[in-house]
Amino acid sequence: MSKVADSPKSDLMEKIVSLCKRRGFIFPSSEIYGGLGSAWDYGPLGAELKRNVKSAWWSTVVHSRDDMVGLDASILMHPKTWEASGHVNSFSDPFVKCPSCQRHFRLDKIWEEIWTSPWFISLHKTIVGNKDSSYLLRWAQKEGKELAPNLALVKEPEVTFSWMVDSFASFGELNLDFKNFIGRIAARQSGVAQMPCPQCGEALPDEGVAANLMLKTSLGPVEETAEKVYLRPETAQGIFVNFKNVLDSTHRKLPFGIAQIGKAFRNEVTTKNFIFRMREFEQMEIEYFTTKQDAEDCHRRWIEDRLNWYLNMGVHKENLRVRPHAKDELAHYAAACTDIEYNFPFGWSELEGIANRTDYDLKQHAKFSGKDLQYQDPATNEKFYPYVIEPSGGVDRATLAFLVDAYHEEIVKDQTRVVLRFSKQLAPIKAAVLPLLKKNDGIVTLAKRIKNDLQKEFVCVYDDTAAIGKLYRRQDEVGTFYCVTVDVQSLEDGQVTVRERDTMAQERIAVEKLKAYLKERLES
RNA sequence: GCGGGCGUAGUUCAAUGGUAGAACACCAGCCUUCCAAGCUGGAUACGUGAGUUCGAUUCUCAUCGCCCGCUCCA
Repeated sequence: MSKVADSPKSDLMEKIVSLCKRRGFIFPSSEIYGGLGSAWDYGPLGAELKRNVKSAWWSTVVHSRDDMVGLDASILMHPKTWEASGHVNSFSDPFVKCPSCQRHFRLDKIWEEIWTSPWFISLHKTIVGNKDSSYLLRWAQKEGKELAPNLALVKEPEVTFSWMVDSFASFGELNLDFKNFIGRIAARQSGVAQMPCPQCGEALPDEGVAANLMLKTSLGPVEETAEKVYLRPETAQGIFVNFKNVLDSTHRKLPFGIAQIGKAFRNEVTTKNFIFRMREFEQMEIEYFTTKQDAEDCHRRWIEDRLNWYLNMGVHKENLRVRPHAKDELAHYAAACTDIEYNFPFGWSELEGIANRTDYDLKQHAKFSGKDLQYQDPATNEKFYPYVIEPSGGVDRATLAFLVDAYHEEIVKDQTRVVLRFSKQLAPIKAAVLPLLKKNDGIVTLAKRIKNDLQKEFVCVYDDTAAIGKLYRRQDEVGTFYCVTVDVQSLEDGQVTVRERDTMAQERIAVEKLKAYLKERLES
């Protein structure tokens, strides 16, 4: 793979990426053509692992609860959905491209870019340095402006620039580039020029290119006449538009929730960290409908529930934390949001966000569709829009966290043993059947028979292509829970050796009791 | 998309303007048989495309991909 970064933990990530490729967990997408950025394929073991993640989630949030139902909405939705949800407007960031230096900037962040650019900081220092800082203070006072500790008017950059222009007029010894900048900014403020590029000062175009983060496609084979639709950027809207259908068909009373697992697509500016951020990814989402009064409590309960789920999946407690969002990082739809974060090798990052979406989405869809999407309380006949608590997790991120958390290296007899300590639920292979001698037809036949029998109950493999020690290590490396070894003795006494992954403890078990024995252990 | 770094076997790494090596892994045979044993043999790589050159894996350019940062978020 690629060269290492300087981050101290990055070699762990490299090891995991290598292991994933070598043992068939995760491959780069379309690798024979050089790969496709940000897309990864799950190999045979990865597919099993990911399935296990999803089914564990589904079983926890749907099957084990009385207040939840499942849903599987389509990826393609009516274009109006995304106007109603606010994604068409809020999910796009207008970019401008500097014609001179080719850099891209977000239109809404240009001032900030200028503000934090090295040239500005340097210019500011020069002016403040040349001028007595008390001059600035007096000026600020006179104008009724508040100064930040670095003597800049952080909240009102345009005002600071006015001051700079003023101030600049009184001593003309700054270097030419700075004059150029100041000139442009002054011109901009009097409305006769474009915004300057924060990097090079060249005039930027007035209009930004709307860089919408949704992926588009067209519905219908003839592109010109086809309808343009989006690939959903979140699965949530599939739930909201079906709110009434679910209500009518299942006669639910508040509070209740709808759960869904499915693919979503986002044209992220950057993708990185293996399967952590991809443009095509899978979400596990719940929209839990409750009253406005209950919303805050409900939010808390879900944070607790979701955290416990990750713990139940075997994730180490010290690698998980809960982090409430600051107001300014909230998505356009959320009143509050709390992240469950995992301590990835590349740092603490979000696994799942639990948001309070208020009644925003249902109201919006009611407005755009003209349909009444209110809930009617059967007792009071009161009609209202429920509040929504949304625990929304990434399947791929969870899978990655489970992989990272399971990864262990141990020294056994001076050799390094790599063990993926997946929980029983998540382990892609539950048991491997290994013949001690592959030249002995009796042993091989019995081993294959055992494998055929076991595979009716759980995912099993048979392997006879190496010496027993190596076979064990191979299974450890992919997290197989039990190894069943058939030897000469087995042919006589009908017993096999069962070896457990984590303890490496061995036990002799009669063949006819084997399935029940493993089943009991794996489900405990 | 921008800036920086990097692309050699399945993996981790070498070397080289003229035949690309190793270790581990893999396959076959012999031997061994409960924690990565041994011997013998084998298959497998210069991301892609152009250019410079008698000749490019090596130099140049483009492109694709990966990593780091900006950014974004499940």
